[in-house]
Amino acid sequence: MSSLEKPSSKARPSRRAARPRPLASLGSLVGCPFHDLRMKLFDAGLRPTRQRLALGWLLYAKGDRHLTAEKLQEEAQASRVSISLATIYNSLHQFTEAGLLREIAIDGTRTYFDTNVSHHDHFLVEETNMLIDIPQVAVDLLHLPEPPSGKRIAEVEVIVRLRDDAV
Amino acid sequence: MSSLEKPSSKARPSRRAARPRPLASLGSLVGCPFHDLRMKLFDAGLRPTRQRLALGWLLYAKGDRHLTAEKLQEEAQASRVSISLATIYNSLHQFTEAGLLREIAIDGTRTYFDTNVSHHDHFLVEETNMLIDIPQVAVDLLHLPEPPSGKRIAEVEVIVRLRDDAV
DNA sequence: TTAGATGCAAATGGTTTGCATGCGT
DNA sequence: ACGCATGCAAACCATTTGCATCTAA
Repeated sequence: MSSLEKPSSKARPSRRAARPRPLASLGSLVGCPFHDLRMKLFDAGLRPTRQRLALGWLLYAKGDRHLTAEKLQEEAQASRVSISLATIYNSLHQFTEAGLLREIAIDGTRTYFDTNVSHHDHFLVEETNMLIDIPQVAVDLLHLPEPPSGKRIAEVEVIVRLRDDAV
Repeated sequence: MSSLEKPSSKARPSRRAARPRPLASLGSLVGCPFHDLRMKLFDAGLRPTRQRLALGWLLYAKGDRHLTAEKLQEEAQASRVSISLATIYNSLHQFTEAGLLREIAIDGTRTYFDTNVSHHDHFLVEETNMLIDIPQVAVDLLHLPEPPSGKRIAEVEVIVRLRDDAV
């Protein structure tokens, strides 16, 4: 019975994203990480600017990660690269649109960006707000009811909240 | 590998909640809705103020609902009861602490409060941000991996995102 | 050269808080 | 009366945006 008018906050006009060309060769090629990164950006139609390269480097050089914009900025600063928060957000969203990142909204306030874009779910450690990938949940086993007519299931999100074991 | 320092925003000090007495007779008694509501509040250790009664009435008189604080305020105004947003939030959180509501964080910005506190999951209609209860998902069928040692699973959240069927 | 990218500061929008006043017991 | 409740306005905080300034191509 409840409803929300606003198509609202989800329709991000993606600010100044270049015509995101229909990403081509995002596949196999695993060679020089520098080259890979430039390639990713190129495929996404994003210019390889200093900032984007730095961010990409921070994001992908350390395996799968879950980062907030703020954390990313801290890391950038630690690497002696100063990037404005606005640009961080821009890049993060552009990367997301290009399929290089996955956005995860967890507890209402923070937005995480996951470098692992394959389908997987998460443990959320409530005490620390840390996210942990759940490798192969059998979400497929979920027997979901039919969606309302006219709608199709776009995605199934599973978040398993963890708390300290009351030993 | 990622981590977040802040124990952060989740530890709400519940502002001015009265000693939430360990709710007693929240059970069976289904009689006069007015009486029930006062009872709920009493069991929660909350004084039956005009505002809380009005909110409770709006919340529980129409079956299961998913509301945002803002929506609730609109409804209150439509019912000629003016309640400040601050009080709405206070009450919503107090109700939640008392187990009368369930808080649902969906897309990063909005917080919904669900009057159905039994375990169930949701469809989220992306176009309208409307939430729909999923009656009996067999979440139990999920074969989840062991949580990291020292942690226990506190809750499993399943949100099924729906999009317009591309007919 | 020029479309796109960046940075800063200001604006947003949901939510929370300080504090003086109101009200249920 | 006493102490929790309430309302208002200001504070917060993550995120977004306007605009002038750069920069990759």
